[in-house]
Parts: sequence; structure tokens; C-alpha cells
Amino acid sequence: MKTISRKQEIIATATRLFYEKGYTAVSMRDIATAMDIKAASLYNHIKSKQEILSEIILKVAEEFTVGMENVLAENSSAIKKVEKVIELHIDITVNHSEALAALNNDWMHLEEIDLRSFVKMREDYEENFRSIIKQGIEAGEIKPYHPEVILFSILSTLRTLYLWYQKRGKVDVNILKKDMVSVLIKGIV
Amino acid sequence: MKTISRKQEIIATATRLFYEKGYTAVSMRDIATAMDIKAASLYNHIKSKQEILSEIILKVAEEFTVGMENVLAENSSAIKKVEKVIELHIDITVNHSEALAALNNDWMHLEEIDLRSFVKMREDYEENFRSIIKQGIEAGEIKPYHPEVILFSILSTLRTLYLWYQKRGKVDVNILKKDMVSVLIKGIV
DNA sequence: GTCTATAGGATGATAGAC
DNA sequence: GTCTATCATCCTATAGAC
Repeated sequence: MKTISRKQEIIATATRLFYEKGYTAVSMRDIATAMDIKAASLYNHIKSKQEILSEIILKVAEEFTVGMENVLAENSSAIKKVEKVIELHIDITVNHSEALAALNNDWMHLEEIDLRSFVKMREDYEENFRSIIKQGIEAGEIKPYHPEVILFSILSTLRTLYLWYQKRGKVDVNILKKDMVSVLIKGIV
Repeated sequence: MKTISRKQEIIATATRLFYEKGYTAVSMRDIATAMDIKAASLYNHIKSKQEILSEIILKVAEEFTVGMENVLAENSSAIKKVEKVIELHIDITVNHSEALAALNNDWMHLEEIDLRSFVKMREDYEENFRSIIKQGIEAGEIKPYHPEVILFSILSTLRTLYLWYQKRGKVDVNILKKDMVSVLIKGIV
């Protein structure tokens, strides 16, 4: 078992503080104080505040991207793929619930290169999810509602799941998956 | 037709900027520049930055509170009440889409008195919605899924509707209501 | 790897002239 | 009602000692 590096410790502390107050409202002094060191010491491990944000957001964004690619690579029905996407969100929520606050609310404070990279990943993700739903409708597996409404309705629930997951005190993952799949899917099949 | 006061102009400008970058990332200078005046001039109309935030958030929060009271006062089925709640969210989204960003993401920066007042309203609102759903389940109108999952799933979609509404370019309200009600309700009845 | 000291600039807010 | 000038404080980040 490797002990986590000082850099990872900084990122973990920042992730929690960003979750509580948002990126802009948290100062380098806040992060340092929470670690019982001085703000200047942080710069021995990271090069800027934006780098911290970038590491938090892009790491999780890449997990979504890889997860979606795996779902697309499957040889299964559209409805089964939607189920897999729901499970992907739940797994990431369980493992990185606090990081999702930054990803949802503070992505616009990324520096330009990272911002472009993030927006691209998010757009691709939505587009992939959209085509799964459209294929499901064409195949007659999913009811012919406006695909955009279905996409938005499922995605907005999954994207804010981290807020609820924190509040409820870490429900059992498998029960969560079963119930979420029921509620989100039963309405559209 | 009364022309809007300078104070309302400040609030409208701040609402837009808070929507784009978040409360903490927007300075009084930013607000003033957007109005083509100097930051010091703002203080002739408002007493602090937090007062602006408070006016934005509490005004909309009160609309939700009043709207929910009207729904509860109705003599109708639980499922009809859920429909009315969905329509309430859509109406508020259409009329105050930018203010909903502050309400969703910046409420924690309210000063203490307003913070308490806001949290109370939000908790009461959720509790009222929860009991409508529970009554619907007891009456056999709503499927007996975990009420918390139903509550969260509907509420998180409605709460982030403002993001989607902005992006889609102002869909027709009545079409939006019909589609949202279908997608959100059909899964649980 | 952490510290003190500090640069250089932004921030919310006030005082007082016009 | 807006301005200029300014205060006191906070901010990110760097330099250099230990």
C-alpha cells in the first residue's frame, strides 16, 4: 500500500473544500490551513490553483469518456446500454462524489486549453448518449418521446446524484443501481 | 409602464453575470463595468454585494414556496399535484432562468439570516413534495418505488432545467410542459 | 518540504466633491 | 446619482533561508 503523495493530499483537500464552497470562494490559504501548513508550501507540489482544478475535473471527465467508450463497444440493446450508462454514473458518483461538484459547477474556471478539452469531452459524451437513445427509439425499445427530453431528464438526474448521495449517507451501491434503473428506465420503455 | 429602478437594473445585471461565472467570481467592478458606471456608484442603490445575492435568491425561493402552497391547497389527486409542481418549475424557469443558477449554486454565500431562511424554505419545499409522492403511493396512484428515489429523480431534473432551457433557445412553454410531464410521470404511474 | 517575507494586483466598501 | 481617491484586506505566486 503506497502512501499518497503530498500532491494527491493537496488535491484531496481542495476537492473537499471546492465541494463545500466552490472553486473561486476557496483560497490557497484555505487549502493550506486545512492541511496545517502555509500557503507558500503548496507551490512546492503544484504550480498553480488552476492546476489543482484541472487535475480534479479532467481525471473524472476522462473516466466518463472511457466508461462511455466501453458502453458503446458492447454488443447489446440500446436499453441495456442506457442501463450501463446509469451504472457508470453511479460508480463514479460513489468513488468521486466531491469531485463532481467542481466538474458540474467550476469547469468554466479551467484555463483555456483544459477548458477546450473538457467541453469537447462533455459534448462528445452527450452526443454518444443521444445516439444510444435515438437508436433505442428506432429499434422500438424506447418510447418515441422527444429524444432531447429523455436525454436531459436522465442526464440531469445522474449529474446531480452526487448531491443526494452525500446527503443520504452512502446508500448501498447495488440497491441504488437497481432503484435508479427502475425509476429512470421504466418511464421510457 | 414603470421604468425599472436603478436597483433592479443592478440586480438584473448581476443575475446575468452570476449565471455566467458564479457569485464569487464576479466583482462589484464587473457589475459596474457592465452597466457603464463605476463600482462606487453601485453603493448608492444597494448596501452590499451580499444584498444583491439575497434579493436574487430569496425572491425566487419565495415564488417556489407560494407555488407549492397553492398546489397543496388544491383538492385533487396526488398525480395531478405532481403535474402542478412540474408546471410550477417550468413557469419559474421560463421567467427567471438566470436567477436559478445563483439559487442552485451560490446559496451558501448568503449571509447568515438569509441563509437560514433559504434553507428552511428549501427543506419545507422538499418535505411537501415528498408527502405528495407518499400520498400518491398510498393511494395506489404512484408505483411503490422508494419515494426518495422518485423525489430526487424528478426534483433534480426540474432544478437543472434552467441550464437546458437556456441552451435549447427557449422552447415553447406548453410543449415543454407536455413533454416533461410525460417523461417524468409516465415512469412512475 | 516548509518556512518568512513580500511583490503586485484585485477586492468590497467608504468619504466627500460635483 | 455618479465620480475620484482611497482604505484595509485579501489574493496568487515567487524568492530565498533553513
